[in-house]
Amino acid sequence: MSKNSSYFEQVFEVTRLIPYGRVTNYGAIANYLSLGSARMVGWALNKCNWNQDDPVPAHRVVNRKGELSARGRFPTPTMMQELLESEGVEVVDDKVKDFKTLLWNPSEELL
DNA sequence: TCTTTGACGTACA
DNA sequence: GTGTACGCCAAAG
Repeated sequence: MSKNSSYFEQVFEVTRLIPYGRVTNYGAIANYLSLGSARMVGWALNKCNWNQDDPVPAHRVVNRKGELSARGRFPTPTMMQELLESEGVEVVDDKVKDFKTLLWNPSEELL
């Protein structure tokens, strides 16, 4: 968070804090940043692809069901799943396996 | 300025 | 479990 105040800047920072091999959902980030809506998180992350200078592990952010709803926003639809599997996250049918276990809640685990 | 849209979430029938 | 409705707030047209 540092000194940036923009919605997407804050979302970027929290997203970068997601531990390796873990995932989170939009609601958790929205709640942690008090953005008021998970849509703002998605809207902000939509620009993460443009910002290549500051890599954001947006592939670790999924919806509440653990589905890879963002795969369509990546350069290639399979890229998101490949990245997750590359980190040891099992993906089945475009959904994160054991999502509940891998879920990373910033408000609780970040402290 | 108003309307539509969006990587979502919750509530309810 | 499924479908519909609404909230949420900012950007783009």
